[in-house]
Amino acid sequence: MKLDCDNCPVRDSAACASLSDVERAELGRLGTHKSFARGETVFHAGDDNDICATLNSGLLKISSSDAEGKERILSLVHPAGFVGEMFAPVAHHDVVALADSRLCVFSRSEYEAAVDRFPSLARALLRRSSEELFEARNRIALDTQKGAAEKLANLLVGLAKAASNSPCHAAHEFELPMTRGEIAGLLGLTIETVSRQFGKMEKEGLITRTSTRGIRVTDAARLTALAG
Amino acid sequence: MKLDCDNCPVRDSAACASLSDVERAELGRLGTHKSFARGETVFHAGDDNDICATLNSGLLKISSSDAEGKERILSLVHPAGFVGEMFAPVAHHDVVALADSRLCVFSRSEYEAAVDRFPSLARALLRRSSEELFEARNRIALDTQKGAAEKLANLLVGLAKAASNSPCHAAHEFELPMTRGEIAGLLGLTIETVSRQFGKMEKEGLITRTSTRGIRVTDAARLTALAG
DNA sequence: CGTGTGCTTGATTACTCTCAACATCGGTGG
DNA sequence: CCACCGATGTTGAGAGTAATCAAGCACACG
Repeated sequence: MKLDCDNCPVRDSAACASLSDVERAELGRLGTHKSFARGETVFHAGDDNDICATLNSGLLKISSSDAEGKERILSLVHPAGFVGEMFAPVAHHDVVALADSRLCVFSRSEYEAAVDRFPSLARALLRRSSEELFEARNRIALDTQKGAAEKLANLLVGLAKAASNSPCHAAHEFELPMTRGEIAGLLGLTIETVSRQFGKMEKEGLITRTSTRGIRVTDAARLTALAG
Repeated sequence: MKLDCDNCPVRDSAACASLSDVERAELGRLGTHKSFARGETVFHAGDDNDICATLNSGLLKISSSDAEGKERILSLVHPAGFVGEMFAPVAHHDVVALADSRLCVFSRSEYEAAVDRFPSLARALLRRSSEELFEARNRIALDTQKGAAEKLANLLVGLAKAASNSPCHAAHEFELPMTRGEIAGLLGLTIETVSRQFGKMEKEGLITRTSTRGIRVTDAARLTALAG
């Protein structure tokens, strides 16, 4: 399906926001919209790495699986995020839709050519990449300096922020966009530990579970403090 | 001290290798060489983020410290590596020399201008950033899917590779460029656990300790297998 | 020498994983 | 409509790994 940049929900926040109208129109001619239902795979680790995409709406996960098949989620991709490895011949990780999602998809070679043609796009991608690197390193720091409770608190704070429309305010109440297993894979814990931590948080009055996936934050201050 | 790109040891592998001779000469005029002794800080988290640098020789660590002062090493920077955050007003992490090191240092604003002027430099940095991101994510995967022995084995294999001059062959014998405490901070373990894992590895015949810091790999195959 | 830093080793504790049983929800088909 | 089923989530008991606490060792340096 043809791109419609004028009505794009991430028009001002995605990498292509750095382009002029003329440039964006040219880039727009190279891409197509594509939808993925929750659970569908955008691409697999090991696939020929021939697409790049910007997330329009929805939520993606980037994950890897070890030999025993245990999954570790390396990153969540929110709208305006970019997926695809520009410099690798094959994809290193799996990319799967966590929620019904809509993407602008480009062939990697064409996108690469566009990066060379539009320096501001290269700059925007560099910025994005730096931020992702910062995120990844924060996660590393979190992984071992903190225990299960801190990790989960940190995730909830992040999801609460993502759930609200305004970037500065966190949502008071929201739905978890993933299963316990996915949360466990994201935090490097087991399903059971995640479940127990939810129980403990509720008992301690930090949150209320409005349903298995529904979270109401009842003590944002303490939750944030716990998250570090 | 004035740059001497012609005799630069990382002339062909650093980000500036993407530049033409003319361009490199122009960039070279903006930077200076600077040396740091082991333990010296290149910049601190929270500093005004006004320098960028390419590592010429030596070894750096990028680390963060949590509230209780425990350090986590987020990344090692080998020669040809780039340090400095182009898009953050203040530095997020500490950068410290692990070995006596020599850097090409640029003011951030001048380097940023150079990135805009030389598209191939932007591309090279984007590539570097993507690779660092990949490294960081690999570390995330390692962090929880594997135990202490696997993590240490993985580090040793990496250091053995870095210690040899040729990029494909690993050194048979080498010196650890860091203390047990730094290894612990890098792997997210404690000093004691690291020490015990060294002992176990030696007892099992994977390595021999030629000194407290000296490592001889006696069973590279099993060590690599353990590293995953 | 004595001191300090880095390293090792041992005993104990704490946290998370593993294994296992059970509960809940949604959908399907009799 | 209800019974069944699979997937998901909760809860409990026990095992295992690494952290913590606590000495002691080794080497370098004044």
